[in-house]
Amino acid sequence: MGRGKIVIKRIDDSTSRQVTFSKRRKGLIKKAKELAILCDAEVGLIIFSNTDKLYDFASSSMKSAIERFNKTKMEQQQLLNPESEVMFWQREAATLRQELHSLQENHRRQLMGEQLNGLSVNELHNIESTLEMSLRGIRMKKEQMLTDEIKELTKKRNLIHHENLELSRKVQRIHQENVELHKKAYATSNTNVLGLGELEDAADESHAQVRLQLSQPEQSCYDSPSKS
Amino acid sequence: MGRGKIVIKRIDDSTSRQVTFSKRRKGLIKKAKELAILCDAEVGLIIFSNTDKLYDFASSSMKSAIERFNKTKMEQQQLLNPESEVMFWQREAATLRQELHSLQENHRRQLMGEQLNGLSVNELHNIESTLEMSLRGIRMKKEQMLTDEIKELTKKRNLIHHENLELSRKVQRIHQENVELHKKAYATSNTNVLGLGELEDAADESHAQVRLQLSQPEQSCYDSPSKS
DNA sequence: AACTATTGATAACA
DNA sequence: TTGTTATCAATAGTT
Repeated sequence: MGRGKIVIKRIDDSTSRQVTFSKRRKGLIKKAKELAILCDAEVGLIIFSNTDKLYDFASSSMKSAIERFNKTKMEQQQLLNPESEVMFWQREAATLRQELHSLQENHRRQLMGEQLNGLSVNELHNIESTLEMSLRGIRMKKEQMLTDEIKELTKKRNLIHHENLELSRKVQRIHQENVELHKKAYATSNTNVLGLGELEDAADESHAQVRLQLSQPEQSCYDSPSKS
Repeated sequence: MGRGKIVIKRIDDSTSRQVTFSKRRKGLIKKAKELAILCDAEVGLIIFSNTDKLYDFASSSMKSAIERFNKTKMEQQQLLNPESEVMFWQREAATLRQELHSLQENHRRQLMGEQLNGLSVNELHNIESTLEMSLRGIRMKKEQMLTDEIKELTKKRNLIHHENLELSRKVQRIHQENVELHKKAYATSNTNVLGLGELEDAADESHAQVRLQLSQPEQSCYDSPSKS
């Protein structure tokens, strides 16, 4: 369709080739468009010039055309060779697994850099253990202090109790002595009327002592009782 | 280029459309081939008929054409809008992250079904919290008991101390009285030298009484002391 | 780029 | 579908 016939072969002259490329490319795209419109077809056309320039046409979108192409080609392959399907999916799975692995690794590193949340469970566990240990140490110290205090108090209590007993004994002795002396005193001279009052006082004292006995200190739960 | 001119518009007659599709498709592919050969171009042509039948041509291979197309298009986008590159990668990252998340979720669930190790960090945390809470409860109870005991001991100690003071005062008074009586007694008759021995006997008696006091029933550790 | 002689493509028909 | 052919569109070579 020109002044003369041509053989379909690479045009050697660069200029001619460029011109022909322009003209035929335009025509090709025009015809592609026409086909798409006239025949309600989906058409995708990709053209790279020998100077790497891209020209393309797509009736809907190239993405759609390419995806539809891939899908159709895959189905064709499956129909043609059913057992290659397994191998295909095996390859696909391997690829995805590897991809996933690198993504996980990447993600983990990102989080590590970004925040504490990114620490692995193991790392968190280690931190937790450390904290737990120091906490345990503090609690032990605290409890030790409490039991020490109790021991100390118990010791003091026993000491005071002992002192108390000694005092009681003394009171008894002195009281006894007192009674003896009373006897002696009244055996010789019976003019003392105040003795009654003093005896009542003594009764009061013993009463007070009984009260004291009731309020005798108890032994600590953690102390062994002192044997007398 | 036919017996008559036509307008470029979808052909309504199905048969005509099919015929036209066949002829024009053949022509388009022929011209695509010619362009590729004549002009040393890489051409990829994808055609889907309205009956979903695929016809394609590629001067080298469709894979190559598509990859080259994608690469070129991406580079063009980057050159046209450098900041869209960021957005592109942001979108890519978001997509991958979501994908990763769902994969991790899946993995987690798998492990859940398999073993205890598979419990999520959250679930482990919940269990841990529960255990921690009961442990804390126990520890609080224990500490409360210890501090209560200390309080009780302190109170009793103070009480005993107070009683001790009272006893000391009484001892003083009785002793004083004793001295007075002594004076009185020796003022009338001065023959009693055995006073000392009697006093020792009295001490023995008081000792017996002390034993009794020691065997007084004790109060429970957690009972409040009887107030006098 | 524009022109145009010529070839190639194809619409209508068989 | 395929083939024929009259006609139109594309384009090679020229300017």
